[in-house]
Amino acid sequence: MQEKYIPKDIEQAAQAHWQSAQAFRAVEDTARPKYYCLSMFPYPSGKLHMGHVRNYTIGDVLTRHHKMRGFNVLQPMGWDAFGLPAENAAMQNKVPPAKWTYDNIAYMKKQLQSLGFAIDWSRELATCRPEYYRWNQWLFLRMLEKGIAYKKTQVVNWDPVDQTVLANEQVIDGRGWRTGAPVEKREIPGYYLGITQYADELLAALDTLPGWPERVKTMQANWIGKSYGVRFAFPYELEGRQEKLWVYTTRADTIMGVTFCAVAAEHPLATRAAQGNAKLAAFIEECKQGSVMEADIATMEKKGMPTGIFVAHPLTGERVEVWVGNYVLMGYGEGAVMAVPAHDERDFAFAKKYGLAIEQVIDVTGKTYSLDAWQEWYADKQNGVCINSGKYDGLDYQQAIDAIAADLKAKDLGDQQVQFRLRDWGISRQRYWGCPIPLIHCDSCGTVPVPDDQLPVVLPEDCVPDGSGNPLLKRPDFLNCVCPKCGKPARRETDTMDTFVDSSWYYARFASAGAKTMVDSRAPYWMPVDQYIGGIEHAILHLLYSRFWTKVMRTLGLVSYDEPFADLLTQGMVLNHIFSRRTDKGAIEYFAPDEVELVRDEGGHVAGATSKADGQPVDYGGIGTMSKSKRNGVDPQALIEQYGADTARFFMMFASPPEQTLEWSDSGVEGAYRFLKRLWAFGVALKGGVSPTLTSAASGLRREIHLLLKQANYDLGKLQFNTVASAAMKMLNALEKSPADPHAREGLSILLRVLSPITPHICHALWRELDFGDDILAAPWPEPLEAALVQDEIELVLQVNGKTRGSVRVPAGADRAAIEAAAVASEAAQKFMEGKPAKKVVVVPGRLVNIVV
RNA sequence: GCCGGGAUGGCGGAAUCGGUAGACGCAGCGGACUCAAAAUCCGCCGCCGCAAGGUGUGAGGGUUCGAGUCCCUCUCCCGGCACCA
Repeated sequence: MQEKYIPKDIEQAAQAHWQSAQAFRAVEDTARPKYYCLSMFPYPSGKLHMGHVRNYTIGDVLTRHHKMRGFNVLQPMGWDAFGLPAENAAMQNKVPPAKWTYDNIAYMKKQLQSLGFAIDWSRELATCRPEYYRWNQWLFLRMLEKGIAYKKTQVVNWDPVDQTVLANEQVIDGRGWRTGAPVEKREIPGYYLGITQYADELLAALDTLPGWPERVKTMQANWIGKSYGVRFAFPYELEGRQEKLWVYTTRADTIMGVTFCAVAAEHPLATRAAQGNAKLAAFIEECKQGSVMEADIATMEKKGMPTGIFVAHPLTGERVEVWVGNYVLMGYGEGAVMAVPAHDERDFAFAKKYGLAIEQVIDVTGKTYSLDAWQEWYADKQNGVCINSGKYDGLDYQQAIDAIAADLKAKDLGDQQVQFRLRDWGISRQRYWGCPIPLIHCDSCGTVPVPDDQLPVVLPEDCVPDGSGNPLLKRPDFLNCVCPKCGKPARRETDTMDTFVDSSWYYARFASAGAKTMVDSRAPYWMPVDQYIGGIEHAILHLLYSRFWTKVMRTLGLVSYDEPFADLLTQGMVLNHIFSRRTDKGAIEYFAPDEVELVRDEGGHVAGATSKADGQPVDYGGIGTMSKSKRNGVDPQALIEQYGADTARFFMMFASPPEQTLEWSDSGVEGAYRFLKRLWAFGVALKGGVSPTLTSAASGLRREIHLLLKQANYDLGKLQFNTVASAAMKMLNALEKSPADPHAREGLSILLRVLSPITPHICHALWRELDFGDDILAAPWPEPLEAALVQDEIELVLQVNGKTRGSVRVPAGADRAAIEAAAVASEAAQKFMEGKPAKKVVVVPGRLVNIVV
């Protein structure tokens, strides 16, 4: 046995063992309970970052723990391989995106393997491979047949110089990122998926996911944004035509208080009114300019201008003026609102500013209005009844809405309607490196779907985009084809699919890897994913799209489950310290944490930092996410080379609970390494034989180890891995104190098994070196023995008037009276009772006794 | 503004059902080994106090024999959504 802990040797040997034993290959076996553990697959950007290491270590701990518990475990890995970064890299390096992507995959796969993850590599997939994306295309065609996929025009960012469509992140300050040319808005046709058809189910089914974090569920619920209201119209006559101004409201009970209407600047009525009204046209332009993205939009002043157009109140027929308001959004509802200043805060502010009428129509406990300032109760719908509302007087919120909606319906001017914030999902991208949309354009037949037997439509992998337009347009071999309907020459669709499509069903493909259909009979065995792990940044889009995709597959009869992910863990980000300095020219210069020296005061508190290069002070910028620009990233590869994978894994698990952010600490990594060195040294010592004279046999070691084991098992159930790591450290501390205890070997065997999911390599090596067995993965997970936990005498905390004053030892079987007597008689109790009699004695069995005087 | 989550030593973080607050680790201090350094090992380590003791989990109040944990009010921080009609 090697005297010194040499991680590199140990880790290579362990990994070779797992490889030759095919230890992580998952085979369907209905006789055993299954556990499908999945971490979000990475985008192959070049190399792993710390966020990946954390994500996959969490998944691996769960995987190995369940394996040792006897579950049939699947932990696969793949690559989210289509996307824009590959095209950017291609332009820079003049290399096809495919080559860049495949090279990155090869390198990152090696990195993952060097971390010793228990991955079934036989199920590896990359979304850019035709055998994967053909099923994107196949399912898209099924959606087209079902009316779930459809075509409509969409507005895109157009770079007039490069003649190309830009993604939102490629537009910087309204200009193309490459050309600097002002970006134009263009309307082009695109394909949409009808996620709104599933809006109700996507919302309701959130309640069937108890294993999801509350905040993810609220984020999705907000995103779906269901509201109940009434859609109705104000009729009007313009240029001799009868027309209707449609609005949506959740407060139809206040309809009798309408004093004006407001429309968005982009509303057709606003556009029409602006013709021949230069002032209004200028105002509309100003509204469109407004910084729609900024957060200060909330404090933006309410502004408006009358259009001069009047509409009729649908119930009273009164004339109501239409205004253009900068607080009305074209993208929500009808782009127009009824305004009830008395019962809506924004309408109130607007009406006050422009001197418009305010009419109270809801009464709350007889309060009366003042126009001085907005009061909360003006908008109270729970406790109000209608007043000044004619036949609706006295009705409460729901009664009024029902009555008013019925009257509107009778006049054919509206009805109750449920409204969602959620929009259909536009999936067309005018990009090269993505899954081709399987359609053919024929001059005589129009748009024709590619027949199933001609799938997949294969994307050529040798294109090098140059930034000017879609390179597929310059590829006659891709572009030219034959119309499947009439056989005449036709042209292939060059748009590709949003990459969120690729990641919406990969988990199901892992469960039927290599199948000749989209999914096969193995999928029902593994699905749904038991534990999904990934970053909170995917809380809405990826997770919502995956849930939608699952429901579509179920509608098509491909799967029978409703939800793809039973439990979800969102791991926290990895943070590090930021150091910077302002240069003479005023620019900010960042320093990597290993380039600065911390300056401490006498108490050890960090007082500042200096540059190692020039000794001059640098500014401490707090902690933030690891990023290239701030130079505070830590390269996992360097860490593995210096300390080994086990140290990296241990530190990641120990430093913080999985859901919380993790602060990087070089000395914390050192501490993890120190622990593993001590563990190895203890293994060496125990193997060499320990002199029994060192310590007495009755050290209490066994009880201590089993207590810690109980704790560790409890924490594993809570996914609180930091305290599992801590329990392992405590076990080693105890073992080191009593190496000659007759139960030291048993203790070490427990420690190794508890620790092995976190640091599998060193535990694998020690397990074999100390002849516990051939493979620790095959060892049963340890359970605490009740027999090891019992004790003859127990120590109870002694309190007097609720304050801790010491402790009393009593026999384990002592009854209440005996405990009370022992407690009152104790020296500490007598001292603090000051001769007064005990008024009451509280005994908490096994824990404490409290004497009240 | 609304929704969700937080606030515990110099730092990361423990504390399962309301029962010894600060486990474990980092940093720091003292010591051993060494010519010396690194590594390693031993001890100390919330705050005030020589000590006895007091005090202490964002602030204030409450329930309780007993509150970091439960209830009420407030402050601040993080995340999400947001002129959503």
